[in-house]
Amino acid sequence: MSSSDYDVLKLENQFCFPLYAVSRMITQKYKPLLDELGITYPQYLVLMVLWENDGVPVKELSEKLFLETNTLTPLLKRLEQKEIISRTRSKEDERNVIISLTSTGSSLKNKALAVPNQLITQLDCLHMNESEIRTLKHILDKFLNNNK
Amino acid sequence: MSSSDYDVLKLENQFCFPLYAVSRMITQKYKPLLDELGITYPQYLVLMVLWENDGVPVKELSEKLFLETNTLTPLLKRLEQKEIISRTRSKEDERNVIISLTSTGSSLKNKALAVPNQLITQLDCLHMNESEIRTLKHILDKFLNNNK
DNA sequence: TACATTTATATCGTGCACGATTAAATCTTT
DNA sequence: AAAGATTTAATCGTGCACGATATAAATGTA
Repeated sequence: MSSSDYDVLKLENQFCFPLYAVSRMITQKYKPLLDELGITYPQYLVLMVLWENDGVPVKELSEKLFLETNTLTPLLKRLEQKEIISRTRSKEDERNVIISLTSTGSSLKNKALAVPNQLITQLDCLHMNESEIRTLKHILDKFLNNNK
Repeated sequence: MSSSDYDVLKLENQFCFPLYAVSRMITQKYKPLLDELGITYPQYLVLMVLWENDGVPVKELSEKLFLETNTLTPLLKRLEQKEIISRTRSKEDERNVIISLTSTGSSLKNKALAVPNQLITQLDCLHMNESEIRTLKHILDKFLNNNK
């Protein structure tokens, strides 16, 4: 066994790399499921926020999803073009753009109900067991909460 | 406490979302450190492979980093423009493009030595403790190994 | 030797991500 | 109420990601 100062630069010793790789891998598993709904994964995240609480300003989406407005604005325009959401300036404070579900967007929620279980099946194929997933989620959630 | 079928669609019940959000958050922590080297995070990953084993075909980078050639080809061209790597067709099998470090690319390794510790400081600021990081890494690595 | 198949990259198009900057509305302070 | 600061989105430019397709070299096979 050999070791050197350079070992810290080995891919296998990186912590962020598996996080980055697994994140992309799972997003790919979502793809065929979300294709059925005609949306992408980041768009799905936006809709999950709206399905829970409709009519929120871009700012709130930004805070909840940890995405900047320069990412959200074009994404929201694409959702608007698909007539899944609408964007309107708030009357009270014209700086705010309020994002609301259209009837199409609302009814997508029922189609989306199948997605979480389908994804679990996908993860199962990837040999992720439920206890490991819970552990990961617990640590990552704690981390996110510490930094919002 | 209330609960419904729709709870599976709440952001807080998603497993992939924190993975996705934390991954981006850490990549952002790398940014100022890698700016010093004039490279991006995905470019840093490529260089880590090369620093360990110089002169590899694109295919090998693709397998190790779980990135497709349509992502790697333009990224490698940018590294080539910065004269950090060179791209040459293999004589034995002209299908292979061999990626090699230039002297600039090799010497970047010494500058990069400081990065891992600087990042740990950043993560510390984000209240990630070492034991949690080890646990995350262990589970994610196992997952990656199961799927290569 | 032809011809199909496989393998390794490259190209194209779309959609994120995000730093930096801009613009407009609102708030604060005087 | 005017001047300056803050807040909220949008715009711009660059660099990933990745599905689909194309191309060229190598290999397999009849």
